[in-house]
Amino acid sequence: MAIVTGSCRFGLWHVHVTWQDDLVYRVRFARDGIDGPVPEEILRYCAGRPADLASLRSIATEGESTNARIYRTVRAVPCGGTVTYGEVARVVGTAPRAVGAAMARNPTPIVVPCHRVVAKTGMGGFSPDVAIKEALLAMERRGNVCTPEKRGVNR
DNA sequence: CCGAATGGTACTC
DNA sequence: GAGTACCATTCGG
Repeated sequence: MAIVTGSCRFGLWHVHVTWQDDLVYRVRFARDGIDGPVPEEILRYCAGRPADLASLRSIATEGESTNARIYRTVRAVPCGGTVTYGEVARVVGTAPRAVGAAMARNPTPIVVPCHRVVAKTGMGGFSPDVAIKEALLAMERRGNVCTPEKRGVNR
């Protein structure tokens, strides 16, 4: 299986994904869509249906670089929850600003849920548009997309 | 509220 | 490779 690229819709945006099997190389938001396949879990997530993003791997979390540790820490944040840049920094042993910079250059948003990392004083940023971050968080707070396993107890 | 400290990365020579 | 300019922060004065 070769590396492929495709896109799916999320609200007003299109999510472009470059991937192979369960390994995601690149995710980016764009205004236009392209033809091609997208991992099943990302399709479900973008559609607001239950999705298990943890079953996907990201190249961003490979290796022992500081950034890889930052991305792994962010990936551990539960669906619907948030942490601050400073909290992530303290876990990894780096500076809050380094976390912000790592998020800004996150090669695989969604798979590495960088939208769950917020500033201590407010929302923080997101590229290309902070509205995407707000929409993702709002969607997760609704609870429909969050992985089923931990939700069974609640209802 | 303004300004400095802070760790890393991308980009230039 | 070294040097430098960014960066989606934070905390103190």
